[in-house]
Amino acid sequence: MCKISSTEEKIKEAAKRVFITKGFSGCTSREIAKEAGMNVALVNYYFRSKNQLFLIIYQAVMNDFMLSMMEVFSTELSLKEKVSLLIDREYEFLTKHPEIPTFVLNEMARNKDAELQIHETLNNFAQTGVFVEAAKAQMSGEMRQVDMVSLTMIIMANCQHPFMARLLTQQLHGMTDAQYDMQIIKHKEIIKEMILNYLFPKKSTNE
Amino acid sequence: MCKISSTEEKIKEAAKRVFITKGFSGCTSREIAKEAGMNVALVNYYFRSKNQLFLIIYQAVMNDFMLSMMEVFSTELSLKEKVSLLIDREYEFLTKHPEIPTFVLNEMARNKDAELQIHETLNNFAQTGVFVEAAKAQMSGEMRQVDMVSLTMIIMANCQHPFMARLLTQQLHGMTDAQYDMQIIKHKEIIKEMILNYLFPKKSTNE
DNA sequence: ATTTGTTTTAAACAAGCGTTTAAATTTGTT
DNA sequence: AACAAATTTAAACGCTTGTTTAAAACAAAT
Repeated sequence: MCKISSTEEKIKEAAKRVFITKGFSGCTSREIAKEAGMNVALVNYYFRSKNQLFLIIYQAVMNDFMLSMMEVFSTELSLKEKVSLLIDREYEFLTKHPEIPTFVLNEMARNKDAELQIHETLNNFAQTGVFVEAAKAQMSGEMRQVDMVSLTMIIMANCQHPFMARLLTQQLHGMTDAQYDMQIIKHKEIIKEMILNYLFPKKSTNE
Repeated sequence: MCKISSTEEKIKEAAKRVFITKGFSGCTSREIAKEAGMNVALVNYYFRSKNQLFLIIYQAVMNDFMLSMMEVFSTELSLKEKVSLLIDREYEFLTKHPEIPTFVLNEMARNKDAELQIHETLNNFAQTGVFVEAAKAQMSGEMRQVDMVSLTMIIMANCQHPFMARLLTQQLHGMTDAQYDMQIIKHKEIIKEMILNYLFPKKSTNE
C-alpha cells in the first residue's frame, strides 16, 4: 500500500517540473508520464485528468510563491529592515525557483479560474498588518509617501524581472550562464540600495 | 491581384493578435483562420505552415519591441534626459502593447531558434554609442558607477513588469481595470524619480 | 493456495491537430 | 467570350491529443 504515495508523488514531481518549464498548453499528458517514468494511464488513474493534476500543482506552486513574499512581514523588524530582508528572501527564493513568476503569470492569463486560488493567501497577507505599519511610518515621516501598490510593484519588479527576462538580457549583453549568475548577486545589492534610498531618503541639509 | 495583400494582411493581423495573447502552443491554425474570417487552408496557402507564419509575426513584434527601446539613444540629449525619455517611451509603447514583453520572453524560452533574430537589432543597439557615452559620464562623476547590464535591467524591470504582472497585482490589491490604468500613470513618475535619483544623486553637503 | 482488492499495463477511443489535396470560384488577359 | 492563372473552398490525410477500457500484474488476507 505504500506504493500509492510513491508513484503518486513521483507523478506530481514530474508534473511540476514539466508544467513549470513548458506551461499547461506547452506539454502533454504523455510527456509528464514519461518524465515520471510511467504509463500515461497512471496519470489519470491518480489525478482523473490533466487539468485536475495541473490545478493541484498550480495551487501548490502559487502558495510557495506567495508565502515566500509574505513570511518576512511577520517578523519583528523595522520597516526598513523588513524591505531589505524581503528583497533578500525574494532573491533567495527566485534563485532556487526562477521560472515560477513566469509560470504563475502565464497560467493566470490563460485560465480565469485562477482568481479563486489567490484569495486564500491574500487574507494572510492583509493579516500581517504591514499596510498599517507602513501607513504609520509614512505619518511619522520615517518613510516616503509612496502608496502601497507602487511599493509592491517596485519590489516585485526589481526582484522578479531579472529572473523572468534572463534569456533576453543574457543575449543582449552576450553573457554566459555563470556571468549572469554573478550579475544577479551584484544586482540584488544595487536594487536594494536604490529602493531603500528612495523609500528612506537621507534628509539633505540644504532643504 | 490586389486581393493578395488584402487577405494576406488580414491573416497576419489576426495571427498577431492570437499569437500574442495565447502564444504559439496556446492556439491553433483554425483559430487564427477563424479570427481572420477565413478558411484554414488559406493560412497555409499564404504562409506554408503555422510555424512559418509565427516566425514572421515574431520577428516583426521583436523588432518593434527592440526599436521602442533603442530610438531614444539616437537623440542629442544628455544622458539623464535620455534615461528619462526612455522611460516615457517605454511606458508609451507598453500602454499600447502590454502583452509584448511576456510574448517575447515566452517564445524565447520555448524556441531556441529565437537566438538568431535578436542579433540583427543588437548591432544597431551597439552602434548608438550609448555605452561609450555612459562610460564617459561615469568617468566625469556625472553618473553613478553602475555597470551597463544592471542599468539595463533596472530600466527594463520597472517599465515592463507592471504590465507583465498586471493580473496578479490587480487581484492582490483588488483593483479595477480603470484603477490600474491610473496607477500605471502614477507609477511611471515614481520609478522615474527613483531611478534618476539613484543614477544621478544630488551630492549631499555633509559628505 | 485462493481470493480479494489495488496497482500497472497495453490498447483503443473519439476529437482535434497541422497539413495537403483536388475541385470550385474568382480574377486578369487576350 | 474564352482561356489561363491565382485565389478560395470543402474534404480528407495521417498523427497526436486527452481519456477510457479491459486485461494483466501485484499485494494482502484468509
